[in-house]
Amino acid sequence: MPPHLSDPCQPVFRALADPTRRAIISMLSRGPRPVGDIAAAFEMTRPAVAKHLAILKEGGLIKVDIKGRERINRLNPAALKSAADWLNYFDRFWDDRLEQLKQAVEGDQSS
Amino acid sequence: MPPHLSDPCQPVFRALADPTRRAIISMLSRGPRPVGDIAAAFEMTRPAVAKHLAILKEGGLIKVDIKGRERINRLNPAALKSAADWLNYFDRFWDDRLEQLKQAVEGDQSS
DNA sequence: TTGACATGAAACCAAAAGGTTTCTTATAAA
DNA sequence: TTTATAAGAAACCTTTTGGTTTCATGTCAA
Repeated sequence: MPPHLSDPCQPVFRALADPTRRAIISMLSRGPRPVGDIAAAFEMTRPAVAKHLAILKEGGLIKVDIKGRERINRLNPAALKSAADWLNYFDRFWDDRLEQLKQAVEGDQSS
Repeated sequence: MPPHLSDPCQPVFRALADPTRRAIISMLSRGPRPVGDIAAAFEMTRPAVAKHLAILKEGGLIKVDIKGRERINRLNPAALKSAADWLNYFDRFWDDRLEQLKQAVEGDQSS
């Protein structure tokens, strides 16, 4: 793959690609939780969930507070912004197209 | 909790996960192009690009206009909306948290 | 019709992804 | 101190992903 594409939001989009990870994001948006609690809510083992959490950490999407023997995983929603910005650029583009279409339909355009 | 089923934006997030596919989206936002033209802009073979286009089609992100022996790939930015909506929900959540923090810092509430 | 061109399709491959089990370590609690 | 609990880490397995090469098909142009 082209290595010249060093893309800052790549780790974020990568993290978002898996439905389990998006579900974890949803869950953590309702409050921080240790790994064991998260794993209990999914039909997979704790190490599997821990791997998903590691990928989410790589994207900066979660932060960890060590509290005794527990690792409390806390959502960092700000990290979603790079991906949201990327997408919203195209939403604006889409809106522009819509605006052009509207103007065309309303008639009297020059081209 | 774990029903990964009925996740309408999964094909979209899947398509967005690859940097080449995001670059293709960017390119097509500047105008529709046949597969060969797109492949010429990347350091990979045409069949590889065709596979990426297939995944983008699965997410509804591009549409194809058949024109003689050419397949003109056209961006459908509206399909990005489901992913953008998902992300923007958390941006709002992030804003809410920020608002709470601001209010807390400004002081004088009792809890 | 013949040939060139744009593309689809299939077979194949290496690496990454997503999962498991097993083992170790650190802390809490008895 | 002993035992139970929470989690990290390593080894391993299977499927998916991202790429290739090769070949077949349909269409434009001489």
